[in-house]
This record gives sequence, C-alpha cells and structure tokens, in this order.
Amino acid sequence: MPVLDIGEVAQRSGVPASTLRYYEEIGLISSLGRHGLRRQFDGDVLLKLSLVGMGKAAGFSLVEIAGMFGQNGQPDIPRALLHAKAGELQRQILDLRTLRDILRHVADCPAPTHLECPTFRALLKAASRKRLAYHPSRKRAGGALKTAG
Amino acid sequence: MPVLDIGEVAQRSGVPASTLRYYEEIGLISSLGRHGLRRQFDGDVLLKLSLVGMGKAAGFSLVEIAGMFGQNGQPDIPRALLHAKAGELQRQILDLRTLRDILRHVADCPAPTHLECPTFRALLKAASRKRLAYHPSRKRAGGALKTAG
DNA sequence: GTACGAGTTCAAGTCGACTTGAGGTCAAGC
DNA sequence: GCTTGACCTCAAGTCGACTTGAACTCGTAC
Repeated sequence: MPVLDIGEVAQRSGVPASTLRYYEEIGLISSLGRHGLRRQFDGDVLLKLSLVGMGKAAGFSLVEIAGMFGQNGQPDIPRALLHAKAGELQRQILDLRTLRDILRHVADCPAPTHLECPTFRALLKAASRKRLAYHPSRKRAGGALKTAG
Repeated sequence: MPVLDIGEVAQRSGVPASTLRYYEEIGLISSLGRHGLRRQFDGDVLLKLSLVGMGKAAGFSLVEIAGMFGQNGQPDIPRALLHAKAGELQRQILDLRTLRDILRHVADCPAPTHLECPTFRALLKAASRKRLAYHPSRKRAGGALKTAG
C-alpha cells in the first residue's frame, strides 16, 4: 500500500483534512508519521474511512466505531459485539421500513389531512405499539450519501 | 379525543415535559390552550409524537419533520416530497443492510485482523464504490428503541 | 535564498437537540 | 386561606462532531 499525504487522503476520501486531524486526535485513525509537518497515511486509511462512514450512516458514534477497532488501531472486534451491532442494525432496518411504508401510504392516501386517515392512524398506532418511544437524540450521518471517487 | 395535561402526555409518550415545551416552542406540536399555567394537549398529540419519534429514528431533523406537517400544524404533506423522503429512506435501508452484512461477515470471518481479510476488503471496497463518502454529521436517534406504553 | 502553498497547532466557535437551574405561579385539597 | 406539587419562564449549559481563524512552519520551485 502506498503512503499518502493528508491532502491526498482528503481528496480521495472526500473527508476534509481538518476532520482527518480530528479523527487522528480522537484515535479513530492514525498516521504513519510526518513528512516535514505533513501527516502521512497508509493507503489502508481509505478503507478505514469507508468503514467509519458506514458506521456513521448506521448511527454509531465515533467512539463506538473506534471501539470496533482494537486499541492499537487494528480492527480487532469481539465477535459477539459484532453480532449485537448487526442485530441493532437489523432492528433499525425494520423501523426504517415501517416509516418508509407509512410515508408511501401517506403519499398515496386521498385523505384530506393525514391524521384523519384511518389507515395512517392504524399504521402509526401499530408502529408505536410495536416499538417506538422517546429516546434522546444521538448523532448520525445524513441519509443521502455522495459517491466516493 | 380527550384533552390531556402536559404531565399526562409526558407520562404516556415517554417524552419529558421539558422536551414537549421545546417541541411546542419550535412549532413541532401545539397545545390547545392552558388550564391555569398548564398546557393542555389534544390526545392526537400522542400519535404525532410517534410520528416524530419515527422521523427522528429515520434520521430526519426536527425541522424536516416539522416540514412534513403543514404550516398550521396539520399534517399536510406534498406527495412528491413524501415520495422523495421514502426514496431516501430506501437508500438508507440498503446502506444499513450492507453494513449489517459486513458486520456479520466480520463476526464469522477467521482472518486474524479484519483489514487483512480479502472478503472484508472486497465488501468494503464494493460498498464504497457504490455509494459511501464523507458527509458531515446530522442528528439521529439511537438504534435500540424502547417499547412505548 | 526567497516566495508560495499546503500543511501545522491551539483555542474558540457552531449547530441541533435537549436539559438544568433559579425563581415564580396557580388549582386543588385540607 | 395556606400549603403543596406540578407546572411555568428564561437563560445558560451540555454533548458530539466538526469547522474556523490566527499565527506559524515546512518542502519545493524558481
């Protein structure tokens, strides 16, 4: 794997240099060393950044994502934890499907105002009965993702 | 629909009164009026809060969610926007599926360190080629949702 | 050997979504 | 008619994830 200057990493990954520095500061990624002042990264950092991006998209915090890699920066993840995360994701996928279906129904439903549509209310009620309650916010990445180089 | 005191709404929905006040302040929900000082809500607010909860879980900001309801607090959503949101959700679901599969693979893969596993690298590469790049964080709700009363 | 541009540090600022704290008010019950 | 407890307002604080700005330092090209 080639050695990449921070600028190149930024350009190829789309992650701003300031963010790369921030990620290094919190131990999410690490640089090989410096060339003068400039950080040099192993090419693998690009894959790692993809992983980070996906983790963020999945709603994990940077700390959680960092926890998925070992202490030493190698991804060295307890299998059970991974299965647990996958399970979380699965539940989340089901939730999103429910919401998607609700949105689609509402889009096609002719009721004048959606709270008056019995189907809408039923979907909503079913959904809340199944699962949903208040949970204070956590961070997440946006829904629409850009294409990477 | 019965008229509910803020305390009752808080208790039934699991949303703290402080948050309900905040939501009213930003126009996400509205109260019928007051009994003395106390806000009184229409029972429908519970359904609306479910919807808000789902929207948050799906990664929409409170402003976006508010935008799904009309200016006057009635849910009065342009159909096209709804379809667009549903599409966003769909893409997000696919992303989460990819990540879930990656996690599952990693959990079962015998490679000593995951970045060395060719399958892992391939999955990651495919995923990033398909879609993933940097996007600064937006807010989202946690993955594991509590059951509502 | 000097200018340039891309990088550096460090502190502070921002944004969304709330929470917390201090001090005040009101309806209901005794 | 006074106490109590649940609510009120308003300002400020918090947390994660970054970004921004000022002042500085290199390696490279001329």
